[in-house]
Amino acid sequence: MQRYSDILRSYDIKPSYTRLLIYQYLKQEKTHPTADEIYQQLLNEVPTLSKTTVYNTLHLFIQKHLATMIIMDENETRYDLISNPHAHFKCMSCAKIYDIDAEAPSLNPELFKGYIVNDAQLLYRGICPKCQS
Amino acid sequence: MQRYSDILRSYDIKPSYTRLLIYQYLKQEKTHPTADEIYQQLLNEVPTLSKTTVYNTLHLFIQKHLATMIIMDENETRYDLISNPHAHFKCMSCAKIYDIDAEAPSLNPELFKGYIVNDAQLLYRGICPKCQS
DNA sequence: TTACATAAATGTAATGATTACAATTTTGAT
DNA sequence: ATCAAAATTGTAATCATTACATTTATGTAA
Ligand SMILES: [Mn+2]
Ligand SMILES: [Mn+2]
Ligand SMILES: [Zn+2]
Ligand SMILES: [Zn+2]
Repeated sequence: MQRYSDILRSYDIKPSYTRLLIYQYLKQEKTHPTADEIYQQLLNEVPTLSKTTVYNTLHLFIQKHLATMIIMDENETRYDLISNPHAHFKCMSCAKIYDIDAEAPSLNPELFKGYIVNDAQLLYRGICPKCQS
Repeated sequence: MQRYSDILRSYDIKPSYTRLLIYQYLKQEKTHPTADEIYQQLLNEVPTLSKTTVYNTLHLFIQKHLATMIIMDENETRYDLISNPHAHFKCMSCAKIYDIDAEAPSLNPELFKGYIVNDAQLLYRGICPKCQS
């Protein structure tokens, strides 16, 4: 937990209790949760938690480049800590999102001539192994 | 227009007037419009048009694999006709979405062992050439 | 400790894109 | 002209997210 505080501080985020909990949740459960899933889970530990706080914290994490949004479906924004570049696979059957060890193709300077690229996302959809049988 | 009818029919879509208009709009303006943008534009030609019809039609196009959704931001679903695979670049300044002639990396059978992949999307964000000066 | 300014968290109401659904209109065959 | 099916429409509901005002916690100076 002390280590988590230091990580938050290194991103210029004051490590309040709620922020530590949300960071810890994203770090340990690698499930790309929605804001509501985070809220429902942490409600067990912090019964006074407000959903607005969850949103505020996630937006702060994003602004400080600690987290990122994964938007694969309407009205289902998911959140992921920023780490080494990886792709996402969403199973259309169980709705789970898997990490895939693939990277967006290195930017061909010809194609991106004149563009400034800040972010790249690589998304796949289909059926996961567990949902086949 | 006759040609457009035939295209719709080849996708098992009865070419009603509204459907032709929406198809034509997607085909000619290559702007990746939102449902509301389509609605507002076509309202000039069909004053009785209903937004529900726009949604119905877009969902039909998607179901028949004639169109696809591009979801790059919350509450801003955009639509694109399916054509040769290409990537999308969204300018964070002018919000325009550009087509980029890049393709999602061919699926490494090792990484996708056991997965069935139906769809791949490659998304970039940044600043477009016009918005730099 | 107390006072006070600032930051963090909360609760409630508003927003707005999308959907549900029932009603109406159009289409096309008989 | 009749009638069933398909297409379109209008309105209300849904629900994730945001706005905003209020309350609570934190930290520092007197
Ligand atoms: Mn991930
Ligand atoms: Mn496109
Ligand atoms: Zn699955
Ligand atoms: Zn631009």
